Amino acid sequence: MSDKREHILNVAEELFAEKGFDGTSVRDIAQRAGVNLAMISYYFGSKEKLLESLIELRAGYAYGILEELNKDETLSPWDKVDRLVDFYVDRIIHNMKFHTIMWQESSARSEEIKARTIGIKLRNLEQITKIISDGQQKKLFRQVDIPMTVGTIMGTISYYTHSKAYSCVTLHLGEDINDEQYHQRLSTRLKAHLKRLLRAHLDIKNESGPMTEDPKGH
Amino acid sequence: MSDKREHILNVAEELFAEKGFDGTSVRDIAQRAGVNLAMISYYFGSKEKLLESLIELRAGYAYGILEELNKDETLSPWDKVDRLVDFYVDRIIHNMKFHTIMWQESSARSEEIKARTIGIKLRNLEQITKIISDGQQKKLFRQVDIPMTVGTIMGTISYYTHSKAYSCVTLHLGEDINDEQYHQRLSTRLKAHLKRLLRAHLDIKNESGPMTEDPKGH
DNA sequence: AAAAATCAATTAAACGTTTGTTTAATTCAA
DNA sequence: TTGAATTAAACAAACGTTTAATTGATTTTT
Repeated sequence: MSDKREHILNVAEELFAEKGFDGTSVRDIAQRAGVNLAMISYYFGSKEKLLESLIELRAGYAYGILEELNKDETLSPWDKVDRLVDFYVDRIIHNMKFHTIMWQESSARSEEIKARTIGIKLRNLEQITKIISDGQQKKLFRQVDIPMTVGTIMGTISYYTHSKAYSCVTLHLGEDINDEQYHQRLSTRLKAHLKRLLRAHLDIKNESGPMTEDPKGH
Repeated sequence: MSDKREHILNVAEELFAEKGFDGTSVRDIAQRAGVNLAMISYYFGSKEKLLESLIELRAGYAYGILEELNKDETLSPWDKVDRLVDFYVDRIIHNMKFHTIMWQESSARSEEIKARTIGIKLRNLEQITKIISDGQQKKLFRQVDIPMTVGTIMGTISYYTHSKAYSCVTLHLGEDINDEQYHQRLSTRLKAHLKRLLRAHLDIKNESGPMTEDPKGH
């Protein structure tokens, strides 16, 4: 792919994440990319196809890693869960802009793009399901609700990568912290929380609803 | 408030949730609401102020409930967590369209609206923090990361209320299930999962990272 | 009680911008 | 000399908003 084409895609990603797809004009993209307006139609055909090209570029790059992780027989299910958390937190934080776009657009855009984003989500679900159900078969994990657990992992990360302003206030970071530091701190905090959460949630030793006051539940 | 004004707000909420704020034109709203185009400027001043009116209408209706829950001395922290989950799941699912808008627009829109949505989130955080830290003081809950735990609750719900198509596939509901049944099933499943998750996550008896294979952690 | 005045509600039409896209001419390296 | 890359200009359509005229019920005046 030509340098210029890729540069346009990077700029578009930035703007879509900032202002949304509909909130970004083709002229915005052309101006920030420093190219002529007509070049965008020339390269991509249309604004919508530009977004599809961006999804194409970003989406299909990391599934090999998850599959490898799944096949690795030397790792225990607990190890795999920890690596899974590391993987998703790093992945989403590193591609925060793209992830913001996917999240924003999955509910609004064309059927073509909707189907793509759901497909991506389903592949994620599939891989994580394998890991958890493996741990269940080995009597290490409880019979938790797997799709909901996946929603918890992805939802927690998304909740905190969605709004830097909110994150900075609640995590007591300065509002004008630089992006690298912000990513680093958020990443550490998310990973620690999710690993601790999942250990408690999955561990078969915590079976039958441990209640300090009211052991039979409510 | 006049019937017509409220009707326009309902229609706008519907469209904003479907197509986003920027993806919805004032003419779209006027047409679906069956009113003249100029009435929207007449009632609200502008499209942006219409959104602010919508936030005004929907946002400030439920904080009394949370504060009451917090003050109730007869409930144990465990009871409060359960009620909290019921409350948020019901609230978000019942106002799914509005919540979708808040989520979409919090990262993109004007400073005015951004500040509003962050303010709402912070008030939520404040109330939940009280409940959890109360449980911690009473030695029932672990010293979990409270803001992250709040992110888990809200993020999990948001993840599943954001895309009906994805929810229907993963939860094995028919794609053309009616909205009421869809809400009911999703609600039940989310509540059960979150309560179970939080019991394991918060219970002080699960302290010190329970690991079946590797008790010292990784 | 009838007529006149008042004012909010409603309308069709038009406003000036901005939108995504296309055209037709030009540049520039192969 | 060929053909892709690049440009400025123009396109029609859609955008949010405003205008000026009209309706219709309520209030005031005669």
